[in-house]
Amino acid sequence: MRQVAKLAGVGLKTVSRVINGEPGVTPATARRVTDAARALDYQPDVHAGNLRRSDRRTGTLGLLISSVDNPFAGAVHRAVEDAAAPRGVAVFASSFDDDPNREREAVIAFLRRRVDGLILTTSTASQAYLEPEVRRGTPIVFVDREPSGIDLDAVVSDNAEGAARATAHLLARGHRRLAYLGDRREIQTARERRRGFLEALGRAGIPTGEATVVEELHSERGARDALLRLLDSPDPPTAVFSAQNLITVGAIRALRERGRALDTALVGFDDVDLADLLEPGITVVAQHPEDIGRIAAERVFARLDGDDSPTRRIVVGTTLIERGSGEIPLGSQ
Amino acid sequence: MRQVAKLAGVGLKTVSRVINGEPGVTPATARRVTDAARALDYQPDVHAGNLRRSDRRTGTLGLLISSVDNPFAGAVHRAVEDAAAPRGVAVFASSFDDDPNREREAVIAFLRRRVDGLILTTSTASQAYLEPEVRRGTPIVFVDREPSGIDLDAVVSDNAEGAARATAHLLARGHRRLAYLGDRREIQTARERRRGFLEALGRAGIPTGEATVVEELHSERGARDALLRLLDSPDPPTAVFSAQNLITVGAIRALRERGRALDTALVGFDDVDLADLLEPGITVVAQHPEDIGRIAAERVFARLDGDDSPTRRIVVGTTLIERGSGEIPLGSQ
DNA sequence: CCTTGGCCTGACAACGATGTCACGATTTGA
DNA sequence: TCAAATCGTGACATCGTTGTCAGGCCAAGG
Repeated sequence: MRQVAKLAGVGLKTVSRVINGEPGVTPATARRVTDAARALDYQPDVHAGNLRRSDRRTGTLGLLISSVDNPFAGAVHRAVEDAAAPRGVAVFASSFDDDPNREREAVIAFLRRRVDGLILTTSTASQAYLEPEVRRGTPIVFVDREPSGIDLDAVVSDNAEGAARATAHLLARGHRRLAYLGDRREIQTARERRRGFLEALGRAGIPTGEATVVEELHSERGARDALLRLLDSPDPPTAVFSAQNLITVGAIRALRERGRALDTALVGFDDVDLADLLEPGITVVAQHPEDIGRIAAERVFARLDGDDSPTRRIVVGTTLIERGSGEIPLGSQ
Repeated sequence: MRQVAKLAGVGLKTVSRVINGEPGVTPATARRVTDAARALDYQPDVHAGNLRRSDRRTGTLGLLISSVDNPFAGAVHRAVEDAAAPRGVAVFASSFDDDPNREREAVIAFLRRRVDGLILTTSTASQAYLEPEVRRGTPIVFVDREPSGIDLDAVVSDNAEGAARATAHLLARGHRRLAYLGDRREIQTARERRRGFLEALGRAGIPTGEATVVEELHSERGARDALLRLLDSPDPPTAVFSAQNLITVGAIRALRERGRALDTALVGFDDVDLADLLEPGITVVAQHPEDIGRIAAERVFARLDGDDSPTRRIVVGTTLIERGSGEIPLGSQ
């Protein structure tokens, strides 16, 4: 900037004025400055500016998701980016693989970089550690999973309701021996989906004992192995509810391996790519990650713009997509 | 920081020393400082530090990919992140949907934030606009597509070779009437894949006229429509090479719709999720985005560490995965 | 012709940190 | 016991930018 000022033969402040489009500069002077800036390929340093500027905004957002390499998280990320880009806000995305320690490290890294706001998927038991940052005024919005130990905005899918709908869908086809394949219990959404499953059973008057609940699954492989064991048991399930993406894929593999894909009903939570091209098509409870990401970002920006209304828990509905696998009736075996 | 210094009853510099673990501070003093820092929930401002520090590193990387919501790009992103995280480097990812204007805007935004290095997928005709930044010493590595108009490091798949292999694979099953479904010609990889396809035909002594080349496809829908038209023509292809992810999926849909999935051979470029669970399984030339991302990030860090060897074009091989669709022989129709 | 009031412009301090250097206290060695 | 060396510490300038403010210039008005 000093070089630009010297080349244009003006003071530093005038360069600053021209760069930022502030009024009160003669067109001729402005012209000299822009020419000099172009000649030197000058790019202003936003960090130095932010340091001095009064609003102390860095124009960055921290986004914590399970992994950037994951369709659900990718869709959330894209939606956040699309909401942020028009405001000139850049997004730091961090994958933390649902590891509570990496969550805390990532959040600290975000804070040291003075992000203007945080959009977090959490896997810690309590997020009370964010308290000081909240007091400092940083907007924080949770996505996918609700916070605990602290009162903050959240944008989540209706997990229990979606799971209940999926379960009722299977029960309506006459199934009674259901299997629930779920993720690690420390994950809040996994607990919610399990609750929805059990409540649906309860409403149908089916004793919980008739259902098999397998939890702590977190890989395609693990899910496949778990379902293989169930299928090989003396009293295999006639319908399966797989409560997560990877688990659904693992379940499909297990059913295929035992040749049971056409006679065992399956509904998955969260949509899966190409699910409609499989035979049978996979019926799923689809979430709407684009909506979740967009709403979360809007919430952060609203808070930054001064919205200090009470924290809200925004629930995004799910959509049951019938593709065949979920409509297989009891008695096809 | 001033508050911490005051609370601990020490000078600013001593706080700085303790925070950065510099030697020469009495344990007792250090203790007072850390206590004060904890009591005030002090987090140092990395930007202010970087401003003064001699190496001028911000600990950030700019990553430009077609979209964060895209499996190939997501895998690259994850690999870059995994290479960057251990060094305390955070990644800005930008989606630009292959739009040259958004590419330039995103790069400028990265530069204003003083990223330490850039990893770019490009869709501009020439990247000469990066010249000034290169002179300034910022390491830039291209991924997926090679640069033109400027000499810089690049990490790419062996597009022509992979495409040729896929084509030869189809020819070996007796097919002669092949269709090539490709992306927009302004994309370098699309041109390379087309070249590989045509060269394989040439080597087999097949007149180019026998093949149908459809380009400028960039959506699943467009690919499907294009293949539907070919299938409905008087002389439909007996084998299809789809040169990109979405195009492959569109092609599968078209084949299904005309009931030709089991008698028309198909090989896709770039792997597709669940491809092995379809009937038939989809044979693909798989790329290795994790390797591409990792190598690109390592290259950037090597440059930052002072490696000034000549620029290199690193080619990551592809893998032909046979799953059924590509092994359908001529005469199944 | 001299004020007065706008309009441009630049000097200067400040943002939050770190590199440099000098100072006083302590330890070491003669 | 005293000089020299060592050690811990803080004052100060500085990084690149912007907010504040004062000053110079010119046109309008008395």
